[in-house]
Amino acid sequence: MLRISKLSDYAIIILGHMAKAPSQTFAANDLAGSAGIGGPTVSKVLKALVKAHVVRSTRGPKGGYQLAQTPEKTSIASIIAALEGPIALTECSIDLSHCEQASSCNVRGNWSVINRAIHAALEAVTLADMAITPPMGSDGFHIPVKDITFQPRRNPEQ
Amino acid sequence: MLRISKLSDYAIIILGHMAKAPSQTFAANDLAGSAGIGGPTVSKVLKALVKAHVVRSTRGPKGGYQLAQTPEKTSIASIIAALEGPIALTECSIDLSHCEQASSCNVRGNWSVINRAIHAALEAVTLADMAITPPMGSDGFHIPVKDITFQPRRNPEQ
DNA sequence: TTAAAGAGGACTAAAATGGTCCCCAATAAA
DNA sequence: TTTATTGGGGACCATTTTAGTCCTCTTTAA
Ligand code: SF4
Ligand code: SF4
Repeated sequence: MLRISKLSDYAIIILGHMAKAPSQTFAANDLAGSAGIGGPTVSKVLKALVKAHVVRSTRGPKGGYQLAQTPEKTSIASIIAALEGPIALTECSIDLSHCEQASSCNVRGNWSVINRAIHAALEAVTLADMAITPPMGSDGFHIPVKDITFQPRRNPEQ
Repeated sequence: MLRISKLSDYAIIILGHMAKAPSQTFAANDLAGSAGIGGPTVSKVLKALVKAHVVRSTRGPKGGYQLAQTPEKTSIASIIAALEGPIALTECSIDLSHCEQASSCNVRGNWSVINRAIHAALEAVTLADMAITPPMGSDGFHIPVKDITFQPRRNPEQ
């Protein structure tokens, strides 16, 4: 199904809450409450986000977590990468040596096109886009505030 | 890592071989040989591709598998969907009721933007693009023959 | 009639994932 | 200086998912 992991999903929900007060510091437990996710799990997610410099942390009483950047500068790609590592659909995109088929594989080179496309799509949407609640359409679905169009073109000059 | 499954990867490799003779019929075992993948596994992949109408099958002696469409008309999206089901990054994109957080989730609606972007990217690349062996660049990497550009724009008229 | 193919599905081992817990470090406030 | 509150790091385990194999049945050309 090409799914992101639950933890990545949680991360976006949690950051969505934080984005509503971008400079405020939140305790992990408070975030767990408002997101409806278990405390330990929220902690786990936030720890990963700290490592990836998506949020900053402060220890001690009155400590907590704070967005490291404005919501506009925090891409969905960076959030997913924080939880799941580099965004790459195939083994070889990370490290060729990990794939046993590599030597006989004849589609290897072409994956980079797709990888870059996916990455660009996830990079183009930011936390700010996710955090807003767009107007509800008549069909019960939110109307997206941002659309992404594609222009496949052959033999780019590069 | 946002990876596709190994079976999807195999599918693309196998179809890559078939794309070189789009109207030929291949026995599963022959494909296993040329792809360097185990016979039973290749069979499993091909069965899934038949169900999704990506390939056609013929039983009996001299039977085998054949592309259902030209490589140009076979999108990577359809191949991945054949092996992994609908392309959707989050639970709620498939069926809202599957997600426990749904009621308290405030980013739900915005995922559709990303989902459509990913789907469009995978739809834009075809088996024909994957099957070719592009010229090797001086840095040891193939030069992609197709590039996909993104144009995020706000508040589309829809 | 036979042999060569695929169809369908059960089954298992291994890997990934999600969730919890424990103990340590930092620090603000009493 | 002590204490209480917060995060850091990582181990741990149960569950789910994935990958791979195998068996039996159906189809069909020779
Ligand atoms: S080298 Fe080929 S088989 Fe291996 S991960 Fe890349 S595309 Fe897949
Ligand atoms: S409803 Fe929210 S929490 Fe549930 S899958 Fe969708 S985005 Fe994730």
